Amino acid sequence: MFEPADLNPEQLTAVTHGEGPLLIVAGAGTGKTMTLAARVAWLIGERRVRPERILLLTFSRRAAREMLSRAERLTGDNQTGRVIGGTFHAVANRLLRLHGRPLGLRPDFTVLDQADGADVMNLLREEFGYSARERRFPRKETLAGIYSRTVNAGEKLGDVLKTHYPWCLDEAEGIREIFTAYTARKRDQNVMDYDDLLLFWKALAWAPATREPLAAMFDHVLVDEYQDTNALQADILEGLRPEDTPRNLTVVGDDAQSIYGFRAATVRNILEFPTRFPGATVIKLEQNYRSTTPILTASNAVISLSPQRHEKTLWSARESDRLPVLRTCLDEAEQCEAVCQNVLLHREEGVPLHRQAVLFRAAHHSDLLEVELARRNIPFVKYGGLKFLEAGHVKDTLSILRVLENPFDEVSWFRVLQLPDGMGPATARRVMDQIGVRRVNDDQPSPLVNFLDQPLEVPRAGLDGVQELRSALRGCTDEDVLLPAAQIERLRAFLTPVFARRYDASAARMRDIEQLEILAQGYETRGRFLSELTLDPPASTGDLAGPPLLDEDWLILSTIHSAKGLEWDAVHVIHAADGMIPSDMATGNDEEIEEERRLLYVALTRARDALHVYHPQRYYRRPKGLEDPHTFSQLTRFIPDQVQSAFQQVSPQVVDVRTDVSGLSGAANVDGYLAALWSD
DNA sequence: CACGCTTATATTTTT
DNA sequence: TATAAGCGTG
Repeated sequence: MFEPADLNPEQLTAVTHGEGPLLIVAGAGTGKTMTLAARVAWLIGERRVRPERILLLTFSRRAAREMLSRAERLTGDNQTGRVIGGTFHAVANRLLRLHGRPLGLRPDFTVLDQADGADVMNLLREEFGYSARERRFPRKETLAGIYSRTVNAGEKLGDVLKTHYPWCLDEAEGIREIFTAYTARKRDQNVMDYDDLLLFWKALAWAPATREPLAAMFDHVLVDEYQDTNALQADILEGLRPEDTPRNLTVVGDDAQSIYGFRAATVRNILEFPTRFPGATVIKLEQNYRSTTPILTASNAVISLSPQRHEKTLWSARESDRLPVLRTCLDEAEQCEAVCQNVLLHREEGVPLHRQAVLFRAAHHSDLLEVELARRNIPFVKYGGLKFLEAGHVKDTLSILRVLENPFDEVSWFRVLQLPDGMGPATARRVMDQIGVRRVNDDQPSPLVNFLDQPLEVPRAGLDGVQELRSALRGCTDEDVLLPAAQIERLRAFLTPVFARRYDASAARMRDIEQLEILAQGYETRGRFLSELTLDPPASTGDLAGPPLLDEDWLILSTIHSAKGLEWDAVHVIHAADGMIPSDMATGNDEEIEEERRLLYVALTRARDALHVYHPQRYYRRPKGLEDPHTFSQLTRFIPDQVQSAFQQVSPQVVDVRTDVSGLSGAANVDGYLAALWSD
């Protein structure tokens, strides 16, 4: 039975809201996750809504799991497992495989991530001859970026170029040509990129033939982190909840925490919700249960300088006399030192490492710290910025699986065929022509079968290698190696010499492939494994290492983006310098700068009891010119003088470095030397 | 035409 | 710090 445990009046109103659209504007730390979980529990427990008729859209799969397990604790039975939950993309993937037929989709499409999409762009870029010209043409990543923004924001290509890519304006014609071909090529190859998943879901939700049955699938739709959805996603929701039905749609969000503008997310979705869904109930959650008053005061001070209106006043009942600390450091090395010291200090106070996090703007900002942590034997797990799937050797392996899964996948063939010794782009293209990878009609023989059985015209240099590739592929088509993990295992024999030839440190790369195999062990089918991997890539180094390899306690390192929705007892925000936050890459216009401000706000509001902000004054740069080996930095512009008073300020002059022996090495560090004798 | 070498370049955040 | 483009060699 549902018990409204510990809900405040506003939360209770939200949880027990009946029919019709509901917007919950929930500030940081106001119990948003709990409220949404309780609402799911209430719908199931009190309203007797069948779980499989509830759609819960979250920002990550991790968030969906977290919310459903909380709901489960509230309902006390295991019904919540049947709730349809996940990211927009993951749900689209599932729906389209089941119901995409009327749109002309085959259920066995493969999913391209952004890098894969860029590779297709690159193929076209070469085909159209844009790679060999006097004038430089946008690179594949840029093309993919332009494409995605155009589609997600639903803007005209010309406008997107003007506002976000002005330096590409001259090439608008070529870009248009490539985009047209890109779309056609994807359809021929039976592949979908991230944007297609949303586009086709929208089509499904609006097409006369499918609209009604699709809307009828769900009694309630709930969306978390609504401030980070884009125009396309809002359209999908509107399609799912047609006007003549009870528009049971609950969205939760906070305009002050919108940090995905670069992905075309727009706060307009929140602001316009009541217009789009007339009669919507709006509830504000303003009591922060997470942070102490001083931390909240500092966070509020930062966001209050935003020229945009965030009409909430967060307050907290958690009094404390501990101010957040603004620590000025001489340089990055001293910052590492200070972070380590503070982390250990908090641990002495009883805050375990995994209740502490170090947050930063860009994944590589923690590089130096990671070295220092390793040196001091402080275990950690890093979230965000993991480029596992983008590493060449992982892509090599996955392309083989993809060719097996979808023999019309051009990019994957192009990659696979260049793996053997003596095979380059030109021969790969010729072989692709020979086996008929380009689809011209619907009942074309499988290029994979052709590759395995037909005699091929390949220069002598590549013959042996191609033969090995053939047997490797054939080895994976046997009946007894249907499981994806088993296929990877078989491929290892083929890949080992390939990697040895192509990469340095090939042993480490082979270990990654073993990790990939372990990852694959959870999946019954290859298709499932491949699509889940692109839609929910490993989020942390920990996901790859697997729990058994970790110590019992570990510190969290995370990009601010990946820290969204999470909280820790002690939070360390590093690199609070202009150029880092805001990132130099994101100071082009006011909109971008404001997003960076909200990013800092998100970082600060992750903290429950202790907050440290670090600002290194000096950065050593790689010799750009030959002269200046270092640059001085300014404290982030988001903490100007009037905000600094919310912090306790610590500067390097206050600490006499000379009395601190921990930084010394060799004979001078007597205590360190002695400590090393006891440990281990 | 592949491959190994040198040089230029751009460098964030994520589904 | 990578990776991508450019160039000479076999």
